[in-house]
Amino acid sequence: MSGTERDGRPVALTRWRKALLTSTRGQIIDRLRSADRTVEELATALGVTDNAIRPHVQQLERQGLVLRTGARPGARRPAVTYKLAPGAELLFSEGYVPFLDQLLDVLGGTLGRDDLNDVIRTTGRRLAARPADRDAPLAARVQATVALLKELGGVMEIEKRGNGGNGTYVIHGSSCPFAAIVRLHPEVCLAIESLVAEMAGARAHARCERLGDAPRCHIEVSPRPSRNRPRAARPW
DNA sequence: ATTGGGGTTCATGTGATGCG
DNA sequence: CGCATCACATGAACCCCAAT
Repeated sequence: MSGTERDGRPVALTRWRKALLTSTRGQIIDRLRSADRTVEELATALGVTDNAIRPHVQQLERQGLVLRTGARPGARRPAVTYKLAPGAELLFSEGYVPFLDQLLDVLGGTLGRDDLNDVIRTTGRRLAARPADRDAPLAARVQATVALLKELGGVMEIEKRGNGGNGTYVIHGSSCPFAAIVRLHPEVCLAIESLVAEMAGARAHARCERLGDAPRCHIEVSPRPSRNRPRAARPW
């Protein structure tokens, strides 16, 4: 392993997380992980005034990282309590990538490469939670697919090739939603490919560039000629 | 040296709540 | 109901630090 990454996770991301958590805002988030707290309690815990806490809590609330949970009875007016929003816990998770890395290793050793690839394809199809309307134009289905990929964290653009209704599309991903694990397990690209095929109701062929830190993918999407499920052979 | 941004404190005002 | 107290919001000013 190079000095630029650890467990498939770029060191820059770990540094970014460390910077976040050592800032006042990060410390507020950290305190809210263990229990609901009022502004006053947070101020005491961090050794600052309540007014220093409030702008941060408000910003975190606007960003959806923190939620109001209720009011704690005080001597007079009850104090609002805050808690960490459910999704915010993901900011602290260091475990998903190493876990998935080991899981794929174990599955590969147990099932063999072909069966593992089948599992990955099935997983990709299941991620296509709501397949596009098959009567809709391919362009609309590709748009819906890209919207889902963006929801998963990808940065995607669509390029149209060819003219008329039989044209093909290429989805260019400058940031893969599964980048951290793709660098360790290239076969995960099959999940993206299957997701796109299922979601768009079309034929999909993914080509992944794994040069440098950020994998880029190019997924060619073309009209499906028959009801046969696309299943391209892969060298891995 | 200057500049800009982030973070904090202080002062002040508003609204909610409990008590007499 | 009026007052006192407390939580909260807002704006101005200051400090620190990194970038230029």
